[in-house]
Order: sequence, then C-alpha cells, then structure tokens
Amino acid sequence: MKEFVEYILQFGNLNKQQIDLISKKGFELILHKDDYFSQAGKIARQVGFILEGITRVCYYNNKGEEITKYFIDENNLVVDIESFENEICSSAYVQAVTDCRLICFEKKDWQELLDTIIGWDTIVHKMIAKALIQKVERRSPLVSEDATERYMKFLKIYPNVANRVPLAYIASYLGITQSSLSRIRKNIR
Amino acid sequence: MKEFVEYILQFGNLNKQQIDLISKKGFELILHKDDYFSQAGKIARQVGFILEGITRVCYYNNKGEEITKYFIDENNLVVDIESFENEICSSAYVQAVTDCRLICFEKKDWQELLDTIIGWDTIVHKMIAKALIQKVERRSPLVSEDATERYMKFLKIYPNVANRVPLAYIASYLGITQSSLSRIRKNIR
DNA sequence: TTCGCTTTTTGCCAAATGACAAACGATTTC
DNA sequence: GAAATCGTTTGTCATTTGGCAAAAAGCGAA
Repeated sequence: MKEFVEYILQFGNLNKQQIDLISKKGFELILHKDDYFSQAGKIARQVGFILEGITRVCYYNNKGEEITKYFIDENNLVVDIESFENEICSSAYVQAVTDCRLICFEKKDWQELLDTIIGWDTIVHKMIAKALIQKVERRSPLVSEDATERYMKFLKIYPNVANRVPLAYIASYLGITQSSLSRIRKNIR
Repeated sequence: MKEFVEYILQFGNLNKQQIDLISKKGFELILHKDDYFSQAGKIARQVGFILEGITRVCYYNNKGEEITKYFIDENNLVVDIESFENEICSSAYVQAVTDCRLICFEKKDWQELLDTIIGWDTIVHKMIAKALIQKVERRSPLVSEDATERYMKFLKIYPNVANRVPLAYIASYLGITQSSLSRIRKNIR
C-alpha cells in the first residue's frame, strides 16, 4: 500500500486522514499467471495498482489473432478505463502475464472516495490522463519505425519486461511475427 | 458556437446560464493552411474546437522525418493536453492542414470556467479522456496490420480527410512511404 | 532420466515494402 | 504561354518481413 500512496501523492496532496480513508478501501489482490483482471464482453468493476508482476491488455483482431496492445508493469495503474467509467462492455482482456500482486479497489468504493474526498477527483483525473497520454506516446512511434527499431524502443520503454514474458506477446505488441522477432534478437546480440 | 455547445452537452448537463458563461469566453479563431495552433518547444495556452477544417499533430523523429501522429477534423477538440495542463513545453506541432475555423479558449479563461462552473470539471475530464482513448484506439491497430489494411482503416476512421490532405501526410501517419501509399491507392480502385 | 508439450530458433522461399530516380500532372508565377 | 514548383505516380532493384515447416531448446510431470 505504501507504494500506491507514494504514487498518488505525485499527482496532488492529501492529508493523513484522507490517505487512511483511501487505504482502508484498497485490498490486496493476487492474480496468477494467465488470470484475467478484466475481460472483453464484461464491464470492468475494479481499479488496480500493480505492486508486483506484469499484466498486459490484449484483444483479438478480425483475423482471430491475439494482439497485445500494451504491457503494464510494477507501480502502474491497471484499469479498463472506458469500460469502468462508462459501464460499457470492454473490448479487451486485461491479463496477468506473470503472477501478480495488486492493490485493488471495487468500483463502488472508488466512487465513494470520489464523493467524499475533496480533491481526489482531480488527482484521479491526472492519473488517468497521464496513463492515457503515456499509452499514446508509447504506441504511436511504433507505427513509423522498422521492426528492429521497434524492438529497441520496446526494450527502452519496458526495461523490466523483455525477459519475463513470452516472445509471442512481444511480437504481437510490435506487430511482427515471432520468427522475425527471434531473428532481430539474434542480430542485436 | 452552437456546435461546441452540442458537443459539450454530450458529456453532461449544463443550464442556460452556465452555457452562456462558457460561450462568452470562447472566440472564433481562423487558421490558414499551414499555420500552427501550437508548436513544439512552446507551452500550449489554448483549447480549440474545430468548426471547419482539418488539423494534424506532427513531430520530427530522430532521423529528422516529419511524422503525422494524427488528424483532427470537424467537431473535435484540439489541444496539446499534456503541455496545456502541466505547462510544460510541447514536443509536437499542431498545424492547420486546410484553412480552419475554430472556437478557441485562452487558458486563463478556461481555468476560470473550471473554477466557476460546478460540474464543468467533470465534463472536461470526460471530454479529454474520451479524446485520449480515441487516439489510443485509432493508433494501436495500425501497428499490427499491413499497409493496405492500415489505409483502409484510415479511410474508415477519417472518411472526410483522405481527399483534403497531401498524400505525404497520410503516408507518414500510416508509417509507409509515399510511393507505397500511391501504389496502394492504385490497387484498391 | 525420459517423455510430452510448449516456446524459440532456423531455413527456405515468396511477398511486401523501401530507396532512389525519373516521369507526369496540376498549379502558380512571371 | 513558358518556366518553375510542388505533389503524385511509376519503374527498377534491394532489403525487409512474412509464411510455413522443421529443428532445437526449455520445462514440467511421471
């Protein structure tokens, strides 16, 4: 929980009492490798914060291929924000790629905190906006670069992910085949 | 201004008085083709809403190539949100691709409205979040598809843009060369 | 250890895309 | 109207990447 408190205080100030209120609502959640945090076709009802482990967001394209849209690792928020906020069915899966330990909030508690704690909504807004901007910033450059450069960029962005997740996930994240990625890895070592 | 009011009312309710307040702060801005709305290296100080015309967000990659990150057309917000909110230098240009007519708000007026109108912050948050989610949703699929499918997707997403902007902008948006795009166009007609 | 399963690497060839240059077309300028 | 300019198309060839299949490596269970 300490890590989460540190995280939120980056975005604004809260007093001890407010932090306690928030802490009380959060609970620890264990996800095993391959478990889903939220699923396509369902409404996301939880907000998480990763203490340990890696998750990914993925979906199936119109050819039935599984595409990893992005990875989320330690000390980051994990929530299918569009589904969570608008209570609409999600179009993606959020899945644990390794065993994970999270701080987790149920939607109704999260909402209660928003209604109770003055300034919390602003902090939440900033957290969400930052996470979304980060996703755009990370995903965009991939489009305009060749496969090797994409992989190099991936290594820079996710320095702690490369060796902990299957090659297939990274390949689909980069939009290349598994064999291409394998060859790229060979070339750069 | 009518279009902008319609747009914001999608995200929440406001009474006549509140709408008047907002309307009074907005002014019409004309941008000529190639003018910048905001620039890399500067802090964005305005929020815009496009009544007429097309803008794009672009930047220069480490090879000095100009990359179009996305297009923004009629009835959409245009703001370099990270720069505007955090008052940090922007890393991208927002440029008029055609002559444009916008509703525009200065930062201080925008801020004043946020402080004055109850519920306006929630509406703004929703607008921003939706725009950011849309950017992720549009940019992401491009990574995993071949050039022809990217272009087809582009046509679907921006049905009113293809014939109004230079081929070079679209090619850089799709991450392909001009000649490739030209050939793709030939093939699909 | 050995077997069975999954993941990763490799080989071979085909297809897609890029690089570069030239041609073409439309538009503007003088 | 000729020349210059800018954007688009086309040609040629090299390079990258994909598709497919087989081999190799890694890993857990019996």
